[in-house]
Amino acid sequence: MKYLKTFELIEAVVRAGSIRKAAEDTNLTASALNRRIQNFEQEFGWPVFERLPRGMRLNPAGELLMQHIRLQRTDLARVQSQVADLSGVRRGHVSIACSQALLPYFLPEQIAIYRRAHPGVTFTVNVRDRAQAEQDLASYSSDLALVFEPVHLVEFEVLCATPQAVHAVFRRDNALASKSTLRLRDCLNHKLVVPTAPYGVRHLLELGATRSGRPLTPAIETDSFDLIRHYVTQEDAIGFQIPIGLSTSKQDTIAHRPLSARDVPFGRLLLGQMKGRTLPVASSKFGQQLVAALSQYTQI
Amino acid sequence: MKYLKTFELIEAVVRAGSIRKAAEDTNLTASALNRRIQNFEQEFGWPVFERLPRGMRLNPAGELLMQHIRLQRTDLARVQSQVADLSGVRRGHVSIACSQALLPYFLPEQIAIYRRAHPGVTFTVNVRDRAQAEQDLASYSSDLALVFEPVHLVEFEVLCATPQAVHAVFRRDNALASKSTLRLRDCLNHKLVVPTAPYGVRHLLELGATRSGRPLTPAIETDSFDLIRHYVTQEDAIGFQIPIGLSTSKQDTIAHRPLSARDVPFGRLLLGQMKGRTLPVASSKFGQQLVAALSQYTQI
DNA sequence: CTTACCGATGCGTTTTTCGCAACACCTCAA
DNA sequence: TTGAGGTGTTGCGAAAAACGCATCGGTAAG
Repeated sequence: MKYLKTFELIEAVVRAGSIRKAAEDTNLTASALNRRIQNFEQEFGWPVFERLPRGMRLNPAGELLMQHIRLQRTDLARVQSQVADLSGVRRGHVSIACSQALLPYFLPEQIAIYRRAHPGVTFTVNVRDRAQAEQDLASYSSDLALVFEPVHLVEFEVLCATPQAVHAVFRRDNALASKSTLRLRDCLNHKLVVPTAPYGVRHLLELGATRSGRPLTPAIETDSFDLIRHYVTQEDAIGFQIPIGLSTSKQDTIAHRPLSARDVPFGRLLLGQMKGRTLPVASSKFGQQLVAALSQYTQI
Repeated sequence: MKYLKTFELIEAVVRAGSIRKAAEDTNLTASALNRRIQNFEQEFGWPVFERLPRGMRLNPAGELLMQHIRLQRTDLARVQSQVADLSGVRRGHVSIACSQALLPYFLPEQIAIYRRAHPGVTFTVNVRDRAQAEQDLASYSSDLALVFEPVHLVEFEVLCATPQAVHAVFRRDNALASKSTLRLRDCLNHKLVVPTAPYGVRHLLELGATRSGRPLTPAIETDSFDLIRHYVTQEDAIGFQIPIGLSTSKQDTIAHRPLSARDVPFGRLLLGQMKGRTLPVASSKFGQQLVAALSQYTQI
């Protein structure tokens, strides 16, 4: 889009930090770029950059302007997406920020289903913790976020909330596999592989441990859910994870069983978007598909 | 703003209905204007107008584009307003759609108060009925709406709701002036001057009349609140209006008394904005002032 | 059929933008 | 203190984009 070339140039200057560097990135001369910035500032009414000896930096007015630029661009994408939709061709792009737990099974399957129906739609999947995911929504760099609760941002509009019990994960030959539901006290005697503090599963486990009066003493802490799943095949340990990130296959070498709700409360898996924003058609439709899939998926 | 000149041209074509007419309005040649439209459509990816033998008309894609254009423009205004605010100069523009009742006393006073503090802020006041006011908000042609309930649009975000009893209006020498509160039956024997059907006051009166089992037989129906106020000075009749549109001066030639809530229910005066929209600073601040003024004004 | 109005297009002209070079300024290090 | 390397800024000629004029093809009403 040529008419918002000026905005792209401003963004390039913000990224590069100086006009001369941005000029190289944009295949322009520093003088031409400089003049466009100056002309824009005059039209806009106020300077947007502060001139430092080492380059350019946004001033407060520029920060406000950047919000406008991002909104303007995403809204244009929404319009083009809607137009593409009403002309019959479902094209577009979906960007989603999500927790690790969705990566192994849930999201790949859902994306594949969607793309079988609409091959023209492309996807961006960003692994983010909850705070980052919310920030992604606020800056319009992701359309949807799928994270474990709680969320803090008031701008987060919940599209769907699926209860998820914390599951214990262990080798199939472990004695615990004989039970259908586990008590927390059954697990605390084993070697434990748990997520690090920022994660919701860890938070729920700590809650349960405190309630039972016994401390949680993990053998391994990690921020990789993948490592949790795989480590229990190496040593006879117990990991913890939510079921949506676990295989339902009986043939698997690892088994998982839910922890009793009497010990560890349920968490909720939240699908959300930026409050009040109208999503592009592809993102909106994919969100609806996720809501449908998740409501079927109330697996506890 | 030069970089959105293309949008202005598109709007001009929409208004004029043909390129040649729009070319005159915009001081351009038909050929130049035509080429700009064609270039934009190519960049946008789809045609925006349908070419008719008698001119141009927006196609569905164009309608969607117009939403984007309006949003983009108002959001830019918001940013400029916020920038003006943080640079100390409170400038900007407030556009408000409101009911007739606010025109004689309330709004002039409130606007004058605001402009004494911020002379750089200009105002647009549009008289609208409720449906039109809601449409104004939705199309971003007004920032605020101040109307008598009920509202229907889900996009209407209520900032403030002030209860308002229906008041009877009559000449000061009328016998009814001796009472502090009137019953509906006291009024129905007189000649009545009432608003036409779309107005909230009429609706409340009809409710009360139906409840009392006596029909409402107006001598004069009008959509002008001004005429109601002035007519009762000519003939010994009773008009009806909400108190915010009436003078509180005791010297006035007309008097007004509230109808008992047992007969005619209260209505609510609603201050609202488009849901989820961040208003320009001036409009936001003026809205806050109105909320403060209205909450003091709970006059029944 | 004539007339009037519409959008589209080829072409020469005008306006805008760009690239080059030079300038003024600041920072850091020798 | 001085020079090297970085920055934004500006004058001027060249390149590119936008424009105006004249004209064409097509539809609709008188």
